Amino acid sequence: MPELPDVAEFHARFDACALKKTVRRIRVFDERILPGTSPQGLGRRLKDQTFRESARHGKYLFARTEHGWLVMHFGMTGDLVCYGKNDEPPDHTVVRFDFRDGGRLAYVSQRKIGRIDWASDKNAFIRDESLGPDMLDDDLTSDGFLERLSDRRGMIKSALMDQSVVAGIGNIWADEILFQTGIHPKNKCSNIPPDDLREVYRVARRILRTGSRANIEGRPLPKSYLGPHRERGGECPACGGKLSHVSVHSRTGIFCPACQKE
DNA sequence: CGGGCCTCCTGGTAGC
DNA sequence: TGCTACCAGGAGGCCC
Repeated sequence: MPELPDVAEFHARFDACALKKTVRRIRVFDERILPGTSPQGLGRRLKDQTFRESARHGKYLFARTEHGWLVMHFGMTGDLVCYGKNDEPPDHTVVRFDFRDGGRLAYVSQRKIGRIDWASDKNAFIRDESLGPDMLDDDLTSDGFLERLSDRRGMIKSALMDQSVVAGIGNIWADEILFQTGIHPKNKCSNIPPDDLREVYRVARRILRTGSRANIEGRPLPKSYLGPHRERGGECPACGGKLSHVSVHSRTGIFCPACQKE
């Protein structure tokens, strides 16, 4: 599930139920989610610590205590769920954070592809992981976006999904961005006119904001979006034609062959 | 560098 | 009903 708009939703949920709260203890139900640390190590770092600040960068969520940063990545099936100490824990809870006030936060991952880690410095972590700027970063300008795509020789969809180019876009939202800009996913970056790439920048930022807001407020996406029409046999919300599949970056993409010419 | 494929996992579902 | 193959909103590693 988790691309930028989903992680933005988790971010809001984290703030509502974990920010400014003090950890009483954590429970880890599957260590494979902690490749860089251990349940004991993470527990020691978090016990009796208060989450002072949170941040999202691309598909990563960060939370700071006095000692450093908790790092969460959600893979394909991750989720963050708030609940109370008397509530049933959600299925597939991998890590549980218990707070002093009785509240609980569950990091949920059905397929356990995803990770929780620890970093002494958020920006160093972003640098070490070679993450590009967040697609919604205030400092990312249209010129900056063009600059990052300028030396790309491959397909536009691959570039958008490459977290070292810009962070936050995955398969679903790359399809959405290309649909709304009328660009075929297999088009080469180098064949797309700069003005069209500026349009990609504008559209991407607009729809990622819209998607984030819709998720946070629990509203569906606009019906004019490709997203709600992804299911098999779906029809293009713009022209009513049949949507097609295309494999790029080893992922199944959806596009409208009439609206997005190669 | 870029593309394609495999891998880590688990579970839902289409198809027989 | 039961079984299997395949797929899935991520991403690193490997080969060509």
